[in-house]
Amino acid sequence: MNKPLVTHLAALRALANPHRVQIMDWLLDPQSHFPPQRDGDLVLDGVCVGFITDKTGLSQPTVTSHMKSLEQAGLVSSKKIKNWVFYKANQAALQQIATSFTSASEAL
Amino acid sequence: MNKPLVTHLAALRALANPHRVQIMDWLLDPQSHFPPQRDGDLVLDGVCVGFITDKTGLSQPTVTSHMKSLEQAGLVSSKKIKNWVFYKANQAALQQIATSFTSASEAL
DNA sequence: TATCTATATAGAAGATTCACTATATGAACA
DNA sequence: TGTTCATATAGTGAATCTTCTATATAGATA
Repeated sequence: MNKPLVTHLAALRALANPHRVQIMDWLLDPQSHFPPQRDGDLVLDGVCVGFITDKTGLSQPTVTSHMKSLEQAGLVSSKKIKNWVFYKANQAALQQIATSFTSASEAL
Repeated sequence: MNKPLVTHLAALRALANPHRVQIMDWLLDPQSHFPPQRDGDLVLDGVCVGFITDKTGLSQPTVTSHMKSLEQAGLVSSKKIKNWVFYKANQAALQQIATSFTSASEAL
């Protein structure tokens, strides 16, 4: 149904920040970017806030805030296990964005 | 090659604004959104700043500023004819973004 | 030449974003 | 029960963004 780019404004805004878009890239291939986790699988469950905090060098509250932005935009989902919150990329959302950019690039 | 999303940060930032992303959608199908032009073809040359200004309801300097953002991000190109500046969507740039989102959506 | 037209530039006010520190919450465990 | 660990919330200051008005520039035209 060829959705216009403006449909994805919330996601575009979430990705318009160097830390957040970098985090998305990391979450898309977590095994290459994070150490193994004990209480949750990197791929199946996602990556915990602490690991992302370490890798960005930002403070923990700042990372929590960025992750909420990404989640509200539908780009990631979260799962709470014990004390941890694991974040995982939402590939369906990325696919919808991809579709819109593809049809945009094919416009006559 | 499979470029990460962070590669497109400049474009994502340019599109992270409701007016700019709306303008992009309009420029992708100019004939559906703008009246015919006398001194430049809507499709071949692009759309002049004045038409975009009218359609957004923003002031002319604000639109000029938005168009410069889009151009610096590589999302549009401009052509000056007489007194007008015509802006046209850069579909090659959109295609590269589409490719990155597609491979992101296919990450394992 | 003088004027008109389309766009660009300058400058400033208000809103939003981004990051921090300090602190709270809530679950697990000694 | 009390402590520890991981994350959330509150609050704040600095930077950036968005928009405006006023004005400048440059090309076309009378």
